[in-house]
Amino acid sequence: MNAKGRYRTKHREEILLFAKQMQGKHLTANDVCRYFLEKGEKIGIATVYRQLENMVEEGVLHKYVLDAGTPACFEYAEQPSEHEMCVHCKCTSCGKLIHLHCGEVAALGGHITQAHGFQLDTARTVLYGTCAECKQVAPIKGEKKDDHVVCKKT
Amino acid sequence: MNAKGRYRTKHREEILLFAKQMQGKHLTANDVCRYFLEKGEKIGIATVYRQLENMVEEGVLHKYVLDAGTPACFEYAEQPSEHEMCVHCKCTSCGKLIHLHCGEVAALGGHITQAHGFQLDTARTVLYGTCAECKQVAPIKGEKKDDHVVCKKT
DNA sequence: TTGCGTGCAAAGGTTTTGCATGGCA
DNA sequence: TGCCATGCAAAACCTTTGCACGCAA
Repeated sequence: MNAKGRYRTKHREEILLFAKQMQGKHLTANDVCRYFLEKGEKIGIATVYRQLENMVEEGVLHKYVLDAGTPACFEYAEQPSEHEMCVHCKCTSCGKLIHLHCGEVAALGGHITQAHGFQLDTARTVLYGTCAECKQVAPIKGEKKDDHVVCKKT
Repeated sequence: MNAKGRYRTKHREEILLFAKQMQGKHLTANDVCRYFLEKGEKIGIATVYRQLENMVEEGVLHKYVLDAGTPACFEYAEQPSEHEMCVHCKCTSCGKLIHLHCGEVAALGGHITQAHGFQLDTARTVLYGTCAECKQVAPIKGEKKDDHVVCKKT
């Protein structure tokens, strides 16, 4: 039993292993279920959600809500150095999720903390915008301002 | 009929008016319904969603998804100057949504665009973290790293 | 033996969709 | 007259919850 009064069960270990394997990528509750199925085992979706929630609470995983109606994304929590924090950028056009290791973001975090009293948690924050590729094939430029091609799950 | 081939209906006008009135605050689909009810009128929830979606597509409103299972927030789209863009900070502890007008954010946007090719859309981005007040009453400091008091809708 | 973990099914909430009707242009 | 907008109900979807049973410690 760990610090949080949690048992060390097979499911827990396997989900954690899977998350570690996928480090740098994000996974949904469904992905976990599929992973178990592909191994010939099976697991209830409720259990998956409960375990994922536990791990988020323990700081082992991070959770991102990208869009309404879209399943939440979980990701193994790396422990980045102060100087190179990890942020996520999501392209609103193609839906791509980009990992960014960028000192400037940490700098912004510092500024916001000092000037505005708000302590930024880069691990939970998703920056929205348009990725390089989508910018090139962007809709008719210089005509209307709403260049955010609304794109649902891809 | 406007540029997008949309009719100018009473509902549309009233929702837009309401959104303008609430400028700087955020509203949900339910808020809109309540607004109509309080005026003695009524409107179908489906209509509200359809209109809100239209307006987001047109760039008139912005949409934020703060948490899974939580209703999406819409907000009248101000047209901020380049130098003073508006970002939202959400406290993961108390759920408060803070508006920030901060040049540093614009600067970060510029950096990310140049260095990483990703064009940040501050209007759609929500920064997560801990607000000044919650930081003071924060859980046991310097013990465990998971100081993100998971707090559901308040 | 105690209490967390699990599975199943059901419920919860938000959002979308189908279809017939109403209203703008 | 042609389309878009609307209302209603039903559906879809992700997620949570209740309960009985299994399993770790």
